[in-house]
Amino acid sequence: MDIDELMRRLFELYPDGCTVDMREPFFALISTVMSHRTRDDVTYPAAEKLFKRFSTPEEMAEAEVEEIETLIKDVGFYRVKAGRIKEISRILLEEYNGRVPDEMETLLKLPGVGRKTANCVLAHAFLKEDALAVDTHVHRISNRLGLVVTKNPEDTEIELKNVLPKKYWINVNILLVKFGQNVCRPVSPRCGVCILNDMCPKILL
DNA sequence: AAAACGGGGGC
DNA sequence: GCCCCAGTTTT
Repeated sequence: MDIDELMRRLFELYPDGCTVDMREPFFALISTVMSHRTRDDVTYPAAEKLFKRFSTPEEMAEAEVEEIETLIKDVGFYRVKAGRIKEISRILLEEYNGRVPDEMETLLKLPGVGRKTANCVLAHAFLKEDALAVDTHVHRISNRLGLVVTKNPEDTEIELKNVLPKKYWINVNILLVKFGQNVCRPVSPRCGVCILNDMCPKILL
């Protein structure tokens, strides 16, 4: 498997990154919490609308939770997420001087933040080179391509780090989310329009 | 280990 | 109208 060629094709297919500014830690954290079990084309507009109204932990912590709910009502689990967003903002203010922590162990203490979300923040906002965010898309596609043979995203994170050059870790998540949504879908993958057929051991056509 | 959270979008 | 979705928490 030529990993460099694989990634080159994905970069060529999806040259644009995320419309939310993931280099801003607070935006990266909140938008990633919003993205749980929700498509990115639904998540991004809602996140942009939310950040236009409340753009800092201070503003978000003082906001009425009902207004946060209204702003993000298009995403799934929006009531739970609105509560988490407000609580996360309060904790950032009270515990971390209004800053987003840049350590896995600390991020995991925040409500609604698991390993995948923490890795997204570490990779995209803090440019941590040892962070690789593995969601269901990365897990599924890495297995279909034969890059790894794993049962769960946790094992995929470990195994994929042994196979994928470090320089790709920061981007592979966003690329495979788009690819997984448009082509290598969970059910009925569109192998007929896939540009990776010659590399894939699981062509369904 | 499995259920629960949930509105939007594709078909 | 039915099925699935950038996970995490709770049972």
